[in-house]
Amino acid sequence: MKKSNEVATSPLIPYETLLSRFKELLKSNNLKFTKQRETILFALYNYTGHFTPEELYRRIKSEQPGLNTGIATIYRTLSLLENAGLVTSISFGTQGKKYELGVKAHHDHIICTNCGKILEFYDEAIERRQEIIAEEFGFKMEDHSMKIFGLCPECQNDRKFQ
Amino acid sequence: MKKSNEVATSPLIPYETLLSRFKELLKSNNLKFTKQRETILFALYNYTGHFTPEELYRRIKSEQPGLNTGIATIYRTLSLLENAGLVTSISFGTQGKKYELGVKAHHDHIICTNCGKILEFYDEAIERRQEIIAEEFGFKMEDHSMKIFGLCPECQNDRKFQ
DNA sequence: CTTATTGCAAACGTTTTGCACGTTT
DNA sequence: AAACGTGCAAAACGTTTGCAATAAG
Repeated sequence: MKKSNEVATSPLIPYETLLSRFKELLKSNNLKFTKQRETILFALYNYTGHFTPEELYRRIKSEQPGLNTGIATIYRTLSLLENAGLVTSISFGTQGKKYELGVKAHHDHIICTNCGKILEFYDEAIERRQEIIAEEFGFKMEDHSMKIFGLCPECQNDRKFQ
Repeated sequence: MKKSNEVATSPLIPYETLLSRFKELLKSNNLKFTKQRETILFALYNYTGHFTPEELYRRIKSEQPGLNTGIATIYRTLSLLENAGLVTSISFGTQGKKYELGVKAHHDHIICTNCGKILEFYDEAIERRQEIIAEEFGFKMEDHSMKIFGLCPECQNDRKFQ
């Protein structure tokens, strides 16, 4: 049974659609379609859940040992995709960012402080309140981030938390 | 006139109270009360608003040139105080953290993406929804962070945004 | 043939750490 | 005297950048 505020798990668009969207994006910005960019797009399409640039880098390195892809290219491509709205990121302070394919509906995150698990939720009431608050302060709202931290059900059973 | 969800500006506890709370904290953890820790506590008590460790470091350097306080000590003391709940921080990704004296009531932040201004708000509806969401997921909620990003009223008048 | 892209390594800004020395208890 | 705290410099961390070589259009 689906919780009322749960985000459906990745009803992924076909890879072909994502790919041609990417190609259009590149073309319209006079950017080039390279083997590395294609590989990154494909790898991140097949990533379930959230990943760090480092994790994506290692995965590509092991899946495509032939294509020597540098981590700088991973970062550059993720920025590119994030600016284009094809991926989104959550920030973890000094510990860096995690990315995910960003074609899902907007959502916030609930994060386990023990195992690092990230779940997603969407709450209409919270969304609405944010807009109202921004308005009260005279702000033109551009973005928001909301994270709930806690112990997930599994981790509550860990010896160390009992 | 005060907005309904605005946090009152630092109804500060007397410094003496903060100081003795700090001393108790140290004593109960077998930690020592040093000139540096005292100086840091005092400087951060007198800081209005949010500051980076670097900013606090420079301020202490200029106000107490005699006491040669290293930035490592600033970081160590801020961690100590944050763990004890005497200061809180907001994270800005790779750009580090900002701290503030944490004896105020809980609140969230609305941040101008142009000038960096940080305002505070508290919204009962949002707080309540967060608890409900954590509960629905079976999480034991420990903390949460909510940031609204946008252009503040002043910055909306900047030429570059018109 | 022009322009963008790459990998590499070096640089970056923030934060943490190892260590010998100094201070607090 | 024991234990903790300090400044310093070096290391660590995730990320960005300059550059000469390479690949795409």
